[in-house]
Amino acid sequence: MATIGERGTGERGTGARGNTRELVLDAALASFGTTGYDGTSLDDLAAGLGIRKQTILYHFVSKRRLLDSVVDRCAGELVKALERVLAESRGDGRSDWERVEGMVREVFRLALDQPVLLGLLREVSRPNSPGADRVRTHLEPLMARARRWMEDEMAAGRMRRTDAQLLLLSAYSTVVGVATEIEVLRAAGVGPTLRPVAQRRGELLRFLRRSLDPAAGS
Amino acid sequence: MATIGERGTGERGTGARGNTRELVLDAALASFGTTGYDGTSLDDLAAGLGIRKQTILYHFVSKRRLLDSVVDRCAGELVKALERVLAESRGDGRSDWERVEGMVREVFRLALDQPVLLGLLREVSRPNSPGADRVRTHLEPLMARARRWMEDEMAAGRMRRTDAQLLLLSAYSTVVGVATEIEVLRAAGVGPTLRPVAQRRGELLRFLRRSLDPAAGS
DNA sequence: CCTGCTCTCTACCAGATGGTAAGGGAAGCG
DNA sequence: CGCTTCCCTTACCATCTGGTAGAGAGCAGG
Repeated sequence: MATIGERGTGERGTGARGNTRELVLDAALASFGTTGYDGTSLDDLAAGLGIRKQTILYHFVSKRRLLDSVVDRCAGELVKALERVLAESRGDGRSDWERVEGMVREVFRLALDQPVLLGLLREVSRPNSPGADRVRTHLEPLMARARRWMEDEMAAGRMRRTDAQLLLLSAYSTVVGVATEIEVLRAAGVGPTLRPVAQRRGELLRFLRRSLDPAAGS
Repeated sequence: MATIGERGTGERGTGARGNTRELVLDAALASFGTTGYDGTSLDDLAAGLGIRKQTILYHFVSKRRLLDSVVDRCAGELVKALERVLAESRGDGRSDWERVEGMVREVFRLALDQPVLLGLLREVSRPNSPGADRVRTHLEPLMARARRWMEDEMAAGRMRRTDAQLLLLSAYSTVVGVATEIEVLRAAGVGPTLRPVAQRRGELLRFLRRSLDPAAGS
């Protein structure tokens, strides 16, 4: 457990000046993702970091805003990663389908790198969850953009016709579903979970290909 | 909102003698499934039913045991439903595969009939969730039985060889995944969700068939 | 009538929770 | 040096939490 400064040495004030915020965000992400929002207490969170709850509140004002900040940071990372993949494959001679595949692979790579992200996503996509709105405002522009792009490609005949909205949501919930799958497997004592996750990825890619790639059979 | 007895009429004591327990279980199932265990307060739960928290505690002793009771009832229903399907198809000239398909369909039917069940399942299959143990003790015999049966059938050559444990867990997490999918779709304002759920069912059945049915191609 | 059982209530509590108020040490700056 | 700003602290609080204690209403049986 990473702590800030050294407790009990009489040292005070400046601990690890400047990165307390980030450390709190890390710990909060982990706690929200595993114990849930309601199950996370600011006191425990602070204790785990060797600081006081009021320090957290100093940086984030309220528990609710802390959750928002965590969501913001994660969404930011996601968007940045996707932008990167998109930029790398742009202009390149790749087909639409190959670019879609690249994005899917990137998302799965991110999820496997940082399983806590999936935990948060799962927690936050619960009905009535605080932060659900926040996630939506982050994801909506992404979704809208993808939908517009797909619809353009369909109109141009480079992509098979289908319901873009439903397809995107289906892909999204597949990813969220991976979160539960990992937890189920770990609960059953099976792990590491690379193979089943790769299988889900394969299913999703096949499904997308069937729906989108005009060169794919049926 | 169903209330017990009539509040404020001076009436007291016997309200709807005998079924308070069941009403509390219903409300608790809904609340645990949507708001989560930590997010559910006994006071709110009681208020929603027009009774006092102490009445709930009289019947269930503690919040924790209330959750256990909810889980017990749901698991009981599930087991009963599966037993029924199994009994109906026994002796009948059905192949193994057809019986498996019947069970899958029954589970999906149950889940669509009572979406709250999925909510609970989702809540309770979270790591560190109280009640996770309870679910496991209910599901483990079912799983073990299915695994033994599958292994017998495989040995007899009536079923394609595969990892029974992993296959069962995969099927299980697909069902849990449906819970998240429904929530995601509702959050996005899409609904009713019959079509995507049916699609997941189709995917699961295809996957199972590919893995199990010796008469299926590849 | 009395007794005992079942069920629900009022009254109360200790502990945890998120949040407010205010102070103090360190560093930058004039 | 004094002043301000940043960061983190101690002290405190109102509220909500799950849970305990005990009383009272209704009913059944002797």
